[in-house]
Amino acid sequence: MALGELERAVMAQLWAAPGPLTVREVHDRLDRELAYTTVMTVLGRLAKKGVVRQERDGKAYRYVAASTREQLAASLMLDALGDVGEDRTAALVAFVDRVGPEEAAALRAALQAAPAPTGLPEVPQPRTDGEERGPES
Amino acid sequence: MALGELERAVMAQLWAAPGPLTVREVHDRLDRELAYTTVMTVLGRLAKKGVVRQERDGKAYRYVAASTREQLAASLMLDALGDVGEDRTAALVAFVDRVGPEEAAALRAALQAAPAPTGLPEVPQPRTDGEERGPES
DNA sequence: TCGTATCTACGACCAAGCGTAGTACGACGG
DNA sequence: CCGTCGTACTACGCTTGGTCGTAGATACGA
Repeated sequence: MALGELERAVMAQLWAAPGPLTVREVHDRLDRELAYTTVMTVLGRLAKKGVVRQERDGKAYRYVAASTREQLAASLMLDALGDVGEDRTAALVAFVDRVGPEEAAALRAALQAAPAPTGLPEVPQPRTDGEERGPES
Repeated sequence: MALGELERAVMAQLWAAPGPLTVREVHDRLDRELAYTTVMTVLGRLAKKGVVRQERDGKAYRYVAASTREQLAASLMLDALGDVGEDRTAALVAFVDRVGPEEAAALRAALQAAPAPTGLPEVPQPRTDGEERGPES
């Protein structure tokens, strides 16, 4: 269920905005010469796919992304992982082999927090550090 | 560059086979009632995409997967990772949050082998795996 | 009330990709 | 010479994504 080019551009605007946007707002923010209805159609399709939600606001709709950019990316990756083949672990090994050191570090950090390795009880790790979702280099 | 349903089925046969297959062999192994030419077309398209290679064998061609199943899955995952958004590390965190414990274990194991964490000198780690660094498309 | 601006709903068109297959044509073995 | 096998080329229907146009509802100012 990958997104098209325009769809991604629209999502980028929704993600960049602090709150729900109307069709007009999205249309204005996109730096393309598009018909108003084009943006509306795209937003409608995204809504049908479930990646955006539409909330009524008087006459108009306001559109908001249903999940964060990162969650969507993760879902897409899961899709890719499941699509080709049954040996997920082997695919993950190949994947790790390809990501850069920075990504590897991110994976390491993420793995430290969540799932308990074999047999160990789940220790509710209090996040003592200030790991902010900061901009990386 | 995701594969379609039939394309995936064909790839499954190529991956399952010990060596290159002819169109006829692929056609026979597929448990579908397909025209010979259908399989040929699909193989041709896969070749054009670069996911299979065709090697001449007298009059006929033999087809072989250009990369392993796992490598393809990894590539697709990388695509998904890059497609949506620039903050790759955050996306990876979200990804790790979603995979099961088994996958997490695989990731952990894979991370142990590969890239040296920040600042550490490069230790020529003995390659315990048999992974070939095959260049894909 | 009339005209205008805004929205949404719905349909349409085109290009590309995939599944499916038919036809044309060259090479080979009787 | 003829049928068989294999490739090349073409085609058609379907789905998806990009792009709009038009129609209907509604609100607002003259």
